[in-house]
Amino acid sequence: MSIDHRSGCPINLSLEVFGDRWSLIILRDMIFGGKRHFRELLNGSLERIASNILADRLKRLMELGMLTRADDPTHKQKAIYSLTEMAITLVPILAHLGAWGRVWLPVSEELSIRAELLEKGGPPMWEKFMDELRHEHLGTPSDTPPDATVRATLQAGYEAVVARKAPGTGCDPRA
Amino acid sequence: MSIDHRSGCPINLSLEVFGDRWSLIILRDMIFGGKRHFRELLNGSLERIASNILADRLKRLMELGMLTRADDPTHKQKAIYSLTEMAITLVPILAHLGAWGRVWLPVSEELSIRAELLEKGGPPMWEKFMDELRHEHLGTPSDTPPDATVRATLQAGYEAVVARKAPGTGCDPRA
DNA sequence: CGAAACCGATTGCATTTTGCAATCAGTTGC
DNA sequence: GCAACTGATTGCAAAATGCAATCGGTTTCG
Repeated sequence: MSIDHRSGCPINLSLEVFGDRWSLIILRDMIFGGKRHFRELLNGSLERIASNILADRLKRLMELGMLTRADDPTHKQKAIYSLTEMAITLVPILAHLGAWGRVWLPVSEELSIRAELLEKGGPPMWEKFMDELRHEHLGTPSDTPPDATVRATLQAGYEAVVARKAPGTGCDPRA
Repeated sequence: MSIDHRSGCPINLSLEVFGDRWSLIILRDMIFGGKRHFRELLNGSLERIASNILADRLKRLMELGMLTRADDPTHKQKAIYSLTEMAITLVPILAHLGAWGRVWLPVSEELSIRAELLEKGGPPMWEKFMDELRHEHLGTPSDTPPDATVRATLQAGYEAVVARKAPGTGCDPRA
């Protein structure tokens, strides 16, 4: 990478990294959905990414330093993708993006509850979430119990909305 | 517009709006560069957008409700593009995007000074800047003197860096 | 052992988007 | 009257995207 940039403007360079329709979707699913494997990303997202595009973007994001890839010890063919610090620090941007979209675009209620909680939590919650991601993806120590994580909080909020909208079904349509 | 969205996720919908290589560049030039006319946007940006792409994006951003177009009373052919509130509230996202790019990407010093100042100013500065944009583009009242605007502050910072890097030339290469 | 499911991709191909240069018709300033 | 400028438009090649089928290998389960 790092060839022929259009300009040295920070906003332009950021767009050159994830100014397309899929890169941030993949990172969103890894950050908020906890997805780590190719198949999880392929089948898990609502937007139905094609497998060749997913492969291309994973490769590209690795070249850009946003992801790393490691072998899964439990399965000789499985690969585990991890976020780098570079990708983890996108959390505030994703939080703002979600907050903006929630105001101006036709979001669905159950999918925007996470954005709402993350917006209300503000920078302290984002910091806590980034620490959790560092623990998950970079192996840094953490003292947060697994049931008090930000991701669990967001997930609980999501399930509460789903339960309220379709009471009694008890189903959990997360991917 | 507002047809066949990939999903109701706020982040996905935001990407459907400006998840391409040019839309945010145009908005950046309008917000930070004060560009209002087609030719200013065409010739002013460092990234050299093509005229057909610019025309397409302006049309698209109008359809999405991010821009409005008005006739310029001083020139029968001239059009003035204005930001809507929807676009003005992108300021925090652009600030974060600039801050992130400044940390992780090979930005040039003179082009990143604005991002640095905007980051250091924090949300209060962003609010002030959005108020100035509302005054400029929406005609709302404002009590900020023209020489104390956020844009003037950012521009002064930029010129200070340029002057320091090429002392004595006195040139002003802004577009 | 053997079939089925699953693993991360890859291939081929049609469609869409982009990038680039040339050009348009009308307006303005000199 | 003429050159410069206005917001675009057109034609065309190249690249990106979307989609379905498929690949060689691994694991699971009966």
